[in-house]
Formats: sequence, structure tokens, C-alpha cells
Amino acid sequence: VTYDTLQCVDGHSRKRARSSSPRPARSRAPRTSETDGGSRAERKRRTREALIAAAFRMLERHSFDRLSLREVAREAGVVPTAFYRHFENMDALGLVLVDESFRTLRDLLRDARTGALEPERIIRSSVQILVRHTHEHRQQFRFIARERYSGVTTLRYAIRSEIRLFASELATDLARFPGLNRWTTEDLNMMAGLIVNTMVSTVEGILDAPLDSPVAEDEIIRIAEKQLILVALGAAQWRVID
Amino acid sequence: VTYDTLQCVDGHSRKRARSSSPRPARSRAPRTSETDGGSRAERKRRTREALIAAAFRMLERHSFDRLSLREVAREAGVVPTAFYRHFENMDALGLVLVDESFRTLRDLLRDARTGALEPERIIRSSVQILVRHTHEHRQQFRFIARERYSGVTTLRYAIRSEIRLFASELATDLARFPGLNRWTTEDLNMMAGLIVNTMVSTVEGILDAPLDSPVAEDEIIRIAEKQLILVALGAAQWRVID
DNA sequence: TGTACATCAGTGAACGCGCGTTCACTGATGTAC
DNA sequence: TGTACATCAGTGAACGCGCGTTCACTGATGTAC
Repeated sequence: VTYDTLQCVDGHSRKRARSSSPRPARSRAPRTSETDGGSRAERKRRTREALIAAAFRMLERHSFDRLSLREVAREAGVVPTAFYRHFENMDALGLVLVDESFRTLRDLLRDARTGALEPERIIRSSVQILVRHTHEHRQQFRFIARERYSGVTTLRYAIRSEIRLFASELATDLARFPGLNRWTTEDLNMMAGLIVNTMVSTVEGILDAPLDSPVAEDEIIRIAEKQLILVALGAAQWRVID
Repeated sequence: VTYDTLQCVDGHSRKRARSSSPRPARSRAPRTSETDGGSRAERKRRTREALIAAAFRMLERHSFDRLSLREVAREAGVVPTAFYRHFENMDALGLVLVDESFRTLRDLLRDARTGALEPERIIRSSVQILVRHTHEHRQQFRFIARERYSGVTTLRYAIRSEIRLFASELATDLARFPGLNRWTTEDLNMMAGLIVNTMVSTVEGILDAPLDSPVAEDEIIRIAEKQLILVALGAAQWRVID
């Protein structure tokens, strides 16, 4: 459905256009009481979620910078102006996406905390958890990886500060390990940063690997494990120069 | 200067528009024999470089996905249609930018090769070289960091494969170190990947740090050095499990 | 319980704008004789 | 060396299109009595 038509700024042709072309039926499914129950507030919430989901879906193919308000609204099955009932503008939507994405990232950390304790096994299981979450929340992970260094300043800063927060949570977890409990905060954050970087690049590797190629994914996993083991080995020696 | 005006598709008003408004003077400096010497081929080369430079300049503020052909042409002081004399489309320009950026990145590696030999000193000097190159080629480095995971598939793949190449060159260099010369190729690439990730995130930190705050930059440098030392320490232990 | 009014999520037309691309053109540079 | 013609980098007008945002609106849901 096209809402705009280019016309002469001229009363006659405008009137003609109005009367000559009867409106075509809406192409999306009409709302029925069957598909569309709930209170007004509930339905508003659903539209909001539809906009968020639409944005995430489109972000698999484009950067946020490229998304247009109209595209998102269209994908959500809603008229462009309805967007404004939920978000002030696209930036506001972007910040909500950052929030949602990092909420799922924190779940990952919580999952990982319940893992095994020996250094070698904890790395294996952590990478496993990372891979599982990556597949379960492809859209959120892709969004973070893509926009971390993006051209949209607002998002870049929001993600940067969330990643810093995430890294310092990870640092707190690291501090519980026998060899690391005497480290300075800066050093723990330094190591956490190294781990987070490795995680992010692993995630991107998995997301961009051919979906049907478990071989490529296995290689990415093997390399990630080795990288983390290398870091752990380095950490074990760190006291030497501390 | 506006090239387009919205008009009725109507002979009369079009003719009117043509005759009524005399063309305003070009806003950019007119070409003179003084500023504009050289053969035809030479001047074409200069326009091409102007387009590339314009794109790099604009990429400091936006992602490539967001750049428009017209903006780039405008910034280069050239009419939009002139763009096509040099590049088939924006994607083609993007690939040239990738090329140029990685050429300067290779210079960095060459510079680093002439550094000191003891592990600790080589890290210090490498980071120093990295920081210097980052400042000298801000635009290229920012472009790589930003578009590495970008929404533009063509660029992402081009950059990814260049980074892989870069990492394997680095791996070759690593293989020369006493402790590492018996490592498998995969393990060398694994370690190189870890180092490259650290480099990229260091570069982004430096680029986004307040320009007038040497304190923030010093912290970034200190952390990068520590991360590389950690990796080196891990590498020294790697044989244990090899 | 029923009625009258308020709320407000979503609609659709309209606006002015910048976009990518086409086209016929201009006029300085380059080349052949 | 001079002349006549070819080349081609850059120009400017035009096209149809999608954009963000405004506005007055509609009609189902919610509320007060």
C-alpha cells in the first residue's frame, strides 16, 4: 500500500486523484476479535513488541543507521505515524534494543556461573553456553556485535558502557578464582576485557558462518577455547610480574 | 546549490521555472589554471582521490551504509553524475576504501617488524607504533573498526578476509620467536587472532577517547600492554598442553 | 445495569526534501596529419 | 608548426521514489454516574 502519491500542488489534479482511484483493500490481515484480544493497554504493549521485533528482524540485514522509521513500521504491520505512540524517534527505539540485548547477555553470565570449577572444564562449558545463547538470541547478539563500533553515536556509547558494565561483572566473577583473588581491579578488568573481546569475535564468527556448516562452527569453537586457555595460562603466570 | 526542484509535470510551469530563475553562482571555488594544472589523466586522478578523501572524512561521523553518493560527490566538490566516471556505484568505492585502509595497516606491520626483540620491549614498542599509526591514519583505522561487523555485506566480507590475511602475516612473524617456532599453523593463527582483536579494540578506544585527554589514552595503552603481556605469558606456557 | 462522555492507539493524506540514476550537453585536452 | 577532429571528465536538468513529520480523524475501549 502506498500512502503518498506525487501530485501537482494544484487543487484540480488533487481532487481528481481523490475521486478517480478507489482505495485498494489493506494488504495486511484485518484485525479481528479472534487475533486481537486483550485490553487496550495489552494491545498497545503488543504493538510495541511488534515494532521491536520488526527492528531486530531487519537488523539482520542492515545496520541500524540504515533502518528507516517507515520500514520498521511497515514490517510491524502498522502505519508510520503509529510509531510515534511508542517511541519518540528511531534513536529511542535503538536504546530499547540495547537494553533488551544486554538483558539476554546477562542471562548468559548467570548461566555460566552455574558451570564447572576446574579451569579447563569451565572454559569448555562457558564456550558451549556462549554458542547456545548465540543461536537462541541471534538477533540480539548480532545487534550488539554490529553496533558496538557503529556510526550511531548514541548507540555506540550506550553499548560501550553496557559492555564495560558486563566486563566488570565478569571481573567480579573472575576474582573468585583461587589464583586471581589478589589481583587489582584494573588487572581483573583488563583480563575481563580480553575475554569479552574474544567472546564478541567468536559470536560474530558464529553468526556469519554458513548456517548449515557445523564444520566451520566447530573450528570457531575450537579456536575460541584455545584462545581462552591461552589467556588462562597467562593469568596463571601473571603473579610473576605483579 | 540545489539541482532539483519539485515541479508539476506540466510543460507550462517547467518552462516558467526555466526562464524565471537565473542560475546562482557556483558556491565552490571555480577551477582556475592556477589550482588545476596537470594533464587530463592527472586531473581525473585528483578527482578520484577527492572522492575517496571525502568518503573517509564523512565516515568519521556515519557508517558507510549511511553515506549517499550525492553527499560524497558534494563533499568532494563535484556534481553527483561525475561520481560515475570513477566508480560504478558506492559499493565499488567502499572496496577501494578497504584496500587503502589495509595498505596502511600493512605499513604498520612492517614498522613493527623493525622493533626490539625481547618479549617485553617488543610489546611496548608495538603498542607505541600502533598508537602512532592510529593517530596518523585515524580515518582508515576508524573505517576498518567500524565496518568490520557492519551491515554492508560486501564490505564486511572484504574486511574479514583482509583481517584474516593480516592475522596470518602476523602469525608468520610470530613463528620466528624462539618459543613459538614449533607451533602448528592453527595455533599461531589463533594467537594472532587474539592479538588482532586486542589491537582493534585498542584502536577503537583511542579513536573514541576525548582528543584532548592524554590520561584516557594512557590508560588504554597501559591496558593494551598488559593484555598483550598476558597473552605472551600464556604463549610461553602453551607447550605444556601442546 | 445502562447510558453518556473521555481517552487514545492507530489511520491516511499531505508536505517538502534528498536520494540514485538517465540523459544530452560542453568545452578543454589530446591526437593525427 | 598549425589545423581539424576525437575523446571524455565534468555539468545540469529531470525522473520517480521513499523518507520523517504534521495534522485532523476514527472508532473501539475505558470510566463516571
